[in-house]
Amino acid sequence: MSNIRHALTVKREDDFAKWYQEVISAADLAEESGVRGCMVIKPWGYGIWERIQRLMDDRIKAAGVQNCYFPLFIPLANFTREAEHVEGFAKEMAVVTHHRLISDGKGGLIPDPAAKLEEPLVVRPTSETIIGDAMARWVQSWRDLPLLTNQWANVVRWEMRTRMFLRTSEFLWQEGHTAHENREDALAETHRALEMYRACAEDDLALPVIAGEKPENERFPGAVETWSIEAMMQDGKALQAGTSHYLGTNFAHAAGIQYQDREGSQQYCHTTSWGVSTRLIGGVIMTHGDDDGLRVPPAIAPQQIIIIPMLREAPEDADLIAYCEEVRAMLAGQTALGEKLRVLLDKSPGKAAAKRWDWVRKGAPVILEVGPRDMAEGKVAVLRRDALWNLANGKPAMQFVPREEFAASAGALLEEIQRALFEEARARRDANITRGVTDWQAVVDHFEKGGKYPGWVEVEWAKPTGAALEAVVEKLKAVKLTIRNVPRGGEAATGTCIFTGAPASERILVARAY
RNA sequence: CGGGGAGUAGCGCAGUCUGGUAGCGCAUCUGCUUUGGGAGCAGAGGGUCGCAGGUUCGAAUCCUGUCUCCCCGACCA
Repeated sequence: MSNIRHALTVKREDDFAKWYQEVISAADLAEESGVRGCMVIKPWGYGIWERIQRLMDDRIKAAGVQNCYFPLFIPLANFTREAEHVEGFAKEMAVVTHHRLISDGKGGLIPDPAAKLEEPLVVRPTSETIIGDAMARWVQSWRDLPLLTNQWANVVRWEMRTRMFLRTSEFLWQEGHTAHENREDALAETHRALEMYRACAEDDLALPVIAGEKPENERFPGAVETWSIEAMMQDGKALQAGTSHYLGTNFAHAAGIQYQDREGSQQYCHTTSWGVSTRLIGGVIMTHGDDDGLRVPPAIAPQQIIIIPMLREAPEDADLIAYCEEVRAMLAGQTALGEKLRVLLDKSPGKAAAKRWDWVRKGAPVILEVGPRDMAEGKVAVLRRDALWNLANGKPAMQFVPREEFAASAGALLEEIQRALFEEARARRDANITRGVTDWQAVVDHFEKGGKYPGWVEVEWAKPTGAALEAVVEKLKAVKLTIRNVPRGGEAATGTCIFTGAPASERILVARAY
């Protein structure tokens, strides 16, 4: 076992943070840009994002939500209309104050004092306020509701500490914004979006998640309710992978989103917003990555099957490539997970072995190697990325199978890999949630002495509010813990609050988080 | 934003203390040999030493400023 020569230099168990960074560079997902907190997303990483976009966008549209595009710049005044919202975002906003540069006389450029904007423009950190303006124009009557919009966009939040994909100053996301007649309809939409995220995370990204409501202190600024899906990373930490907010009439009041109801009186809309971002890719890395690099679930892999001919810069190469083209043609008619297979014939120059390891690090689900002998025997050498090693001999677990046989089962193989990645992650997640802890000191001990990756703990609490909640948050913070959410559909509480001793009302998940 | 570390070839690093014209490994290119699984030997190419000032006959090296990254904190829908 220990004689395996892994494709990465850092192992997860040795330095998880360093491992994470090595996966990103070794899998060619993204790189530093030289701009504070911003990354360059490279073709393989962006290809994964495009797959996520495609699958999520299909789900969004299937719910009757229509895509729009709103401005990158938001007038500063928009933010002052909703008190909690501006307080939540004020500290991390990038602001445009000038529209022209002039020479500083020393060969450099400075903002032209004469070109100062009357009203500064904020680079959107989220778009509730400007989409609210549009909603106010678009909604007149109850017949205009529900108004269901979404946009795919970039947003900027000036975070103090950034990490590739997990927290970048600029990131890509989708933000759904909807307006409804009443609380019930808006809450239904909030939960529809949450369920959509759960399904996309689990079925497409193979990320097992727990959907639930955020406690009051973790709510989106300006929201009445915030719901999330939480995923467990391989180091046991939690990652908030998507959020869905019920905003009540807070933003409707701020932007004047009103409609005339069936009785002829003016009513404020109840609105929602929900989003997922490129952070999902960070979740995929930390859930499915291993000591050989990334493992991309087939549903979101830009290429699912890589065919690598063992070229020798000799005349026989042409025959080998022709053979590989035939294999590709045989796969062209196949489907997996409801879509045509995505197959790449990698004819790029270079040694086959080097190319194989590049694709292993990138995490292509299936790698086919085809040499002259395989061709003579009508076979292909199949390497499954999710089961890379033959533990008996420490070598890659290649299987030599007739090409017809492989082609006939390729779709099923990819579906099997998709399922296997999910099941592996789910089993790990379930094994690392500790339940039934009723004593606060036991929780502290669990995280302080419970090993390297303590995972999550489920406890019961009395859902304190105000100052009592603040005290709980401080208590948790002292041991670097956070409340993740109150799992949706969880069992009822039966005991006492672990923090206050009062009769408990809910079960919550407590964990360290990204 | 506070504390610590770092920035030298595509990647990983040495050289900086003690100033004297740029070095190693991997990768790349060429040639030969080899080749059913991450090849060997020989040779070659590639760097305004993060950026901007300053000190000096001379700066990767000393001084000042600044940008970016990493770690720990604070912050974080």
